[in-house]
Amino acid sequence: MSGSFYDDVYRMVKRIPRGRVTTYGHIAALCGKPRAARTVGWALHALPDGTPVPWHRVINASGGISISKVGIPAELQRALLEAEGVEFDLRGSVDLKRWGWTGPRRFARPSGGG
DNA sequence: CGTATGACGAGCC
DNA sequence: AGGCTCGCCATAC
Repeated sequence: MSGSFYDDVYRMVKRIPRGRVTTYGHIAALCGKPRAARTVGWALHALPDGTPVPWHRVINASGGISISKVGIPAELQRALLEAEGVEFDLRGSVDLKRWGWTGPRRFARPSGGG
């Protein structure tokens, strides 16, 4: 099932539905390593350009984008999310309470819908 | 095998 | 309520 932790991450990230986002720590936790949040980002960092992994649906626990430090323009990730219907805050952050994906087996979502 | 790196996370003041 | 520091884990060399 899991060749490497990276594969686990990719598998989980690919499970993120459209129009939703999640955090590195969450992906790590779903993989069994709630403390490997950094490694999750490190795994996504190893993704190529034409990757089938929706890496843009992964953000930090603060609802912000931290890719601007890797060379990737945060605008890109933001644009990709906005293209899916995700809304951003005036600070450029996403409300995990509204767009936060809890997991593949969680259908219960805080009302709100909007 | 050990050192260094890094798209994070939570705690402290 | 916000900024800074340490810890954590896996990968690469």
